[in-house]
Amino acid sequence: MSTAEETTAGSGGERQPWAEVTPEAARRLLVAAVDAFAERGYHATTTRDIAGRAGMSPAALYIHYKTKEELLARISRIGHEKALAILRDAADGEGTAAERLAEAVSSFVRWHAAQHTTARVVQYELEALGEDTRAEIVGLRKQVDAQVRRLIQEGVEAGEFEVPDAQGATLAIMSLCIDVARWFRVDGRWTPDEVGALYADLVLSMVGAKR
Amino acid sequence: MSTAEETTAGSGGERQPWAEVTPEAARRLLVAAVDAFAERGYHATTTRDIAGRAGMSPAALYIHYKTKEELLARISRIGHEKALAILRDAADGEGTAAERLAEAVSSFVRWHAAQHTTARVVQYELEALGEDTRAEIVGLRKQVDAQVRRLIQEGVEAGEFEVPDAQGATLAIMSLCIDVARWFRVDGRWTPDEVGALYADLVLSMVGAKR
DNA sequence: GCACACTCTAAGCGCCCGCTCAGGCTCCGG
DNA sequence: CCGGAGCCTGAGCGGGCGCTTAGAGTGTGC
Repeated sequence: MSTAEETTAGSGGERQPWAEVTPEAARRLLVAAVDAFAERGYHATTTRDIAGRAGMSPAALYIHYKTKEELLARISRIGHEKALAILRDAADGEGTAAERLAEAVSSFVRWHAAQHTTARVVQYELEALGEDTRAEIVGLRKQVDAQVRRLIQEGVEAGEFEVPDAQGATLAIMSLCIDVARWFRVDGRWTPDEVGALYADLVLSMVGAKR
Repeated sequence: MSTAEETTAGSGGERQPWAEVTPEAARRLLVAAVDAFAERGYHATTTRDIAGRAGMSPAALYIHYKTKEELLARISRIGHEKALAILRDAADGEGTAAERLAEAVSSFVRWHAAQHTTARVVQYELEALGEDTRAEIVGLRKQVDAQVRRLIQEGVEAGEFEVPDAQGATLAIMSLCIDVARWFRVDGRWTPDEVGALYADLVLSMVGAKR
């Protein structure tokens, strides 16, 4: 796992966000769908709108995807895998638990801010997925949660953190990070880097890290 | 403002949630709409579904509401006013800034957990509102934010809190509380009271309150 | 006892949805 | 030069959508 494409790191942007989607027309449709779903929501988006944004006729969509829902499924799957890779890289890195937690939170938040259109679809359109896909995605989300959970437990065991309820802290931290996708605006007060740094700091306070 | 109905306090539940909506048939429709919007989202909910849940024919809806959107508007307005009242009561209460912030967060979170169906519609279906209503609701949200912002500033001025970025902290706290509506499940690990207490504690850590 | 307002239903209008299908390009191996 | 695969379009299907309309049942004031 853990794709080899994010070596540039730095600000959470990816060099080639949907490079794994081919052919090019299928990628164009998928990118159009991400924009439309993020703007209006899955149910309020029409297949005609998606095809239009990609510069194609409505029928072209069905050459590359069986249904509108399959588009959402592919977006959700790729997005969750990306989110998991980001957290795993940080959690498996070097340094104290506090350093790794700070890195995990700041890079996870940077991604949610910089790719907030994608993240909005990935995090808030789960309910629109079919049963099978949803079950699969829920599995991925549990793995995502487990990374943060593990980091907190390591910190507690090492005596770096002071947390009365590890599961509650995990939940709150994930919730805080994910919700960035809802409120982040590109023309707002903060850059993705700034939000990442701010949030890493707040999270260290939440787990009572010695400073 | 600040309705006189929540004197029972305790667990964040209201005795008569939609008492201000009359006649009774209009209230039944509104409650049905809240359930449906929360379950499936505004755009995926049909007027036939709402009417059916309320035990009426599809046409009955249009006797009490001009459009489907007006239903959402009334839900959103009443919900935001309730949220504002909860925060204002806590912020205007007695005690240190830390005590009032803890009370504000725990009661705000209790409401988001106990009334999570309502809160989900109120917090996550803003984009479906028409332009005029949305502008009005955005105004209410600014007032909600201002309550928390004020509490944090008071705590900083009194030397109770240590916050590098007051606006950032306000945003993060609001985000944390609001997102409860997304993940809270009645059959989950926590009761509304427990989440309220947990979150009040975490928020006090975030603002560096002396303990 | 009757006119009227209020509340509701059965039926259905016009529209746009997700999706299909027959056919036409273009490119490539032989 | 031909045949077939891959990609795309125009036209349109069945159906469900938000909402309207005509009219029936019920309660109230006078």
